[in-house]
Amino acid sequence: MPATSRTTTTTPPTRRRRDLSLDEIVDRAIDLLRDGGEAALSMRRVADACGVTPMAIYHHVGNKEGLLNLTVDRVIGAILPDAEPDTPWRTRLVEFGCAFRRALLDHPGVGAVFVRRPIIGPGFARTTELIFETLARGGITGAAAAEAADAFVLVTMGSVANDLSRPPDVRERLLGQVPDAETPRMIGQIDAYAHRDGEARYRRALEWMLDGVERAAR
Amino acid sequence: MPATSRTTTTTPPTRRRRDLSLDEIVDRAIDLLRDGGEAALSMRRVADACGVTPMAIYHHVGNKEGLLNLTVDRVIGAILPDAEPDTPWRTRLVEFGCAFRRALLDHPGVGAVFVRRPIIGPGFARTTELIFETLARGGITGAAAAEAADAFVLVTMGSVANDLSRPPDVRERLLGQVPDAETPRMIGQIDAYAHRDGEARYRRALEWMLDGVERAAR
DNA sequence: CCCCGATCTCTACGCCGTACAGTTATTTGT
DNA sequence: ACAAATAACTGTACGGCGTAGAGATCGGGG
Repeated sequence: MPATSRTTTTTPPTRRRRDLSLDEIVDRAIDLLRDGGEAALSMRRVADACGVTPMAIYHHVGNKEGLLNLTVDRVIGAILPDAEPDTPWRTRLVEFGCAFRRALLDHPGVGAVFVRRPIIGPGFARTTELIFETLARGGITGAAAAEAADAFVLVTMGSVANDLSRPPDVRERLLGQVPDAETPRMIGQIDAYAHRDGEARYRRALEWMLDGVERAAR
Repeated sequence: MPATSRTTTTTPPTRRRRDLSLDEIVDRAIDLLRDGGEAALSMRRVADACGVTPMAIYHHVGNKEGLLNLTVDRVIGAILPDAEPDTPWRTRLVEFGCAFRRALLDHPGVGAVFVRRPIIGPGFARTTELIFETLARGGITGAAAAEAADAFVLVTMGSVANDLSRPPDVRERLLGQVPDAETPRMIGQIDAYAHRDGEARYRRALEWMLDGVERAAR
């Protein structure tokens, strides 16, 4: 059929869309990461979710690693601190840390990516600023602040990693790896150790750490 | 050539070997992980390194996840504590933690796998026992010991995750993500923050944490 | 009106994990 | 001693992956 009306805007066999945006791509990537974990995120699936060909994504992100960075950084940047200006600095830090922890753990895959490799974008930069600002409210500045920020990030990442590594059946899996006689103390502690309230563990560890921060800052 | 000497042990066109062992497979996997990071570990490459067909591996490990678990657990299990019986418990814990940290960070990929998902094998079980045993030397037992072990693991995993996320160029990458005016405090701290001695950071954080452990245990 | 650059599609390549079906070497039962 | 069972391995194939490269199609500026 070569000679019929060519002027009508009949949609050609493959539709074309001009409005695919980076934001939409990242949104769909977050969906996939939340619903199916890290393994569910593939360029082809993101493209499908956007109603687009896989290669279309590459006009907006470079490669998969770039998309992963954007995705995780956006989740991080979306975590908002308590806005009350007179919340004590320790409370503010602890609550922000808990929110951070929860945001990462609520998106299976996001946390896994975060603890594994450098995610440095605007979200992370702003988060770092927020930590220093909160420490400054407590009078912690200079070298002490860098040490405190280090410790805070370390404990928070550790908690995320720890919870990612602690499956519901830790107890059963820990027992039986080795003859019971070789791990008597572990067996005695197994119930306390397998306890699954990760946030309580995080709060306790963070409070201890902040005690150290305060003592070091005099 | 059907009628010639069949009794001689001439190797048939495709060699068959009866000596492929799980240990060899795991050894080769560790090599790949150390030399090329997590991305370098594929079933096909492990098979190549063993001089064997990819599918041969599956007679020993089930699937790739199983192989990864075995591999990481072996690295963990190979970390040996100070054998001196009269080393103070805190020193012993700190030194063991440093060895643990180093072992994971010296094998790019092993650490990345460890902080991301459950690795529970004999190596991990024995490590857990070792921690409880060392704490007991310091008189920390019962519920306090479970809390202390939690905190120790948390800080240690956090340090590994932290170092994996801190590329050589953190400084440059952190700056420029956001207008400088939005992150004045971060900019003031950037040199201290980008400092790269991960072990020093780990030791400081761990000491603070152990202070908390001791105070909590009275 | 035409051309240009941005945006998107199509096709293809090489790698991946692994299912399934042989093939052979060793062990076991008699 | 020999057949049958089993364990250890090979070969082939499938579907999915990231992405390179070469068009196609379109809005907008000369």
